[in-house]
Amino acid sequence: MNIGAAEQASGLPAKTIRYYEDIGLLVPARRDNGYRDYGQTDVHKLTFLKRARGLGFSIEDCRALLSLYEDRNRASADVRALAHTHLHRIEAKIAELEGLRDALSSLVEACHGDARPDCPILDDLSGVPADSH
Amino acid sequence: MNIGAAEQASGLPAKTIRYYEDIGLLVPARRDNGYRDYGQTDVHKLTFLKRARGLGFSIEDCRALLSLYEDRNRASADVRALAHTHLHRIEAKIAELEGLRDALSSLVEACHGDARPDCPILDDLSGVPADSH
DNA sequence: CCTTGACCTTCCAGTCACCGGAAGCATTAT
DNA sequence: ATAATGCTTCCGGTGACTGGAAGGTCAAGG
Repeated sequence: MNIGAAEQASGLPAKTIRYYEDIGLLVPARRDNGYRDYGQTDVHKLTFLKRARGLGFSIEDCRALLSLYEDRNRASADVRALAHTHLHRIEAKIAELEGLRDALSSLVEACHGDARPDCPILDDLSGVPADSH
Repeated sequence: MNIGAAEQASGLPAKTIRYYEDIGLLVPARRDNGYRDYGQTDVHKLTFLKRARGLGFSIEDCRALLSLYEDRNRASADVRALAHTHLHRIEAKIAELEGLRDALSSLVEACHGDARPDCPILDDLSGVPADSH
């Protein structure tokens, strides 16, 4: 099938599919006219990639996952380790964002938000120590 | 003061400070020898930028915050609105990551993680419907 | 006075994971 | 025969920097 059909079948934009070929993630066959030719296995892999990317795995993670996917003899522990590492990254990111949210949220609450020029948000950003009452 | 001193004083790498000049965020004076010359106000603004970036504000947010910071007559409501929008973005990102975390976490838990080749993580990624027991 | 070394300058390229668009073939529909 | 898609490659841009090369400037030591 042509790249357009692969796009329909996998849900990945053609641009992205070509990009994945550029970086050697999924290199399809070519027809005589130079068109890319995707088979059923390729579409499966594209769908696989779409899901993995949707779960936030990096391209390099995906490369590893794909090769594990292709390896009929791999241990599930290998996959689990990768997913586990990624889970930790996600949790760390969540914790970081929650810290930001709390800091920002207390600033927003402290700011009366009217037409007066004094603003605790700018005060904090410019280094004025916060009122500790 | 030279850029090295500004780096010390603000905590921002010299590379970043030059970049901020490139994009017109903070353009310092120049000495006769071509060296950048940062004053006390510049250092304040650099510190301001470092804090705002640390809170996850984008460069364009920072540009707006800086101009509000410089405007003695601005209303605190303007700043609050910007911070509020950013707070919502952060909260949305947290919610998204929590969704990812939950999805990934249940996959990791479902995977026995031993030497056997069957693995629910890869099954899910490749589109095999999960067991619904 | 000369050299060494630290510090400064500009510019170019790379990061990550694509997206947009242009110029030019191939195929399909009318 | 022509027009409209669809495909190809290549170039450039995104955000927010970071690294490095090539070269100018400055302060200290011999």
